[in-house]
Amino acid sequence: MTLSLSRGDVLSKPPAIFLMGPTAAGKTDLALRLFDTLPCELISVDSALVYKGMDIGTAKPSQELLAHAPHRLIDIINPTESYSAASFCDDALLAMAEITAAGRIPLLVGGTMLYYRALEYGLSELPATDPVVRARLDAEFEDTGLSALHRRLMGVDPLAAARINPNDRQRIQRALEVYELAGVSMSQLCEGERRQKLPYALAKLIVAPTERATLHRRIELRFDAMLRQGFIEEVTRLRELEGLDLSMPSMRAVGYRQAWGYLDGNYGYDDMVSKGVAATRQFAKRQLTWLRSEVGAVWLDGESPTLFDDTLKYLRSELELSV
RNA sequence: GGAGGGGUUCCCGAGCGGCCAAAGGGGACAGACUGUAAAUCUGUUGGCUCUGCCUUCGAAGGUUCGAAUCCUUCCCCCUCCA
Repeated sequence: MTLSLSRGDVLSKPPAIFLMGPTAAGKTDLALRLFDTLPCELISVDSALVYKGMDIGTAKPSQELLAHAPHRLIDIINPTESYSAASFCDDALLAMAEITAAGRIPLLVGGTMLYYRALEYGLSELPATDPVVRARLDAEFEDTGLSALHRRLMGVDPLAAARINPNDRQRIQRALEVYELAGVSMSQLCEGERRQKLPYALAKLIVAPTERATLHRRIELRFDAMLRQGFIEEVTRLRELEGLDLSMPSMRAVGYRQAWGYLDGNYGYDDMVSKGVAATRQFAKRQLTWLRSEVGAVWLDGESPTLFDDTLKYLRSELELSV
């Protein structure tokens, strides 16, 4: 049995749909068709679609499509700003509550699996990131090196130090940051229950091609299409933004990073294309690693001609919709 | 036609008589993941009856106890001279 809901859940909690899948699998198309058929409203679950002005390289739905089928949590910040799983949880919960209050079903669609995970199971009460502390830790890294940072973490949070790989600078710095801001170790803060249990009856859908080769082909075709649509021009424009550089989360997005390196003259056009496509494939593979551990999700073949009908049939029975 | 340089495991590329199934990088595959997550990190990557055996370094011969490494011939590729 793969049913993700019991009758009791449906009766006691409002419904919500998660539409997950790796990049280029066809999530957006399916979401738009569901939007036209079911009484639902869309919420984007995507760490790159939040940025204004990053349209082509993120495969953001067009303005026309967004006008027809509005997505929440798209174009909400500038590429010079940053977002987080925690901000997403806050924003998504609020949006879901509004949608539910209006008598409609939240349909969450996107490929950022950490965001889904955080939303469904909650996050521990940890201090938010602090740019000042982060800058100081960066300086400390430049100064003393990574192994020194890891040794220091061993002193303040031995559990985290044992769990985090000594080469994983990002996580080592985050653990130190948490300790410095909270005065208590991250491991200690993570001990208890997580913050929330999502108060929704979930129907979880995963759209992915059965064959990996199919996904690879789609990724390549889509990257070429982005280039034809003016992706390089888009990145050229972004490079003119005051304060935007390669170290910001927005410019570490797949494709953007490679295009930036090309525009810097670090490698040629063909290299940029193959690097961009490879980075996208690797990203998709990491998404699939998350997806394989999803519990209670139904896998759908994105290439199947009956995808839409199958999905609708499943949702109707799961959510007991009469539409 | 002449003078050089080169063909190495999926790709690039090191090796230049034994310590070589062959460094390193890329790619691929698998995994981890608590406020950067389109991020960050880890492992595997010729085959098998797997503490060993078999096949692999352009091809075929040869030298040697032993060859990716030395010799001969042949086949391709590149640069320069003609």
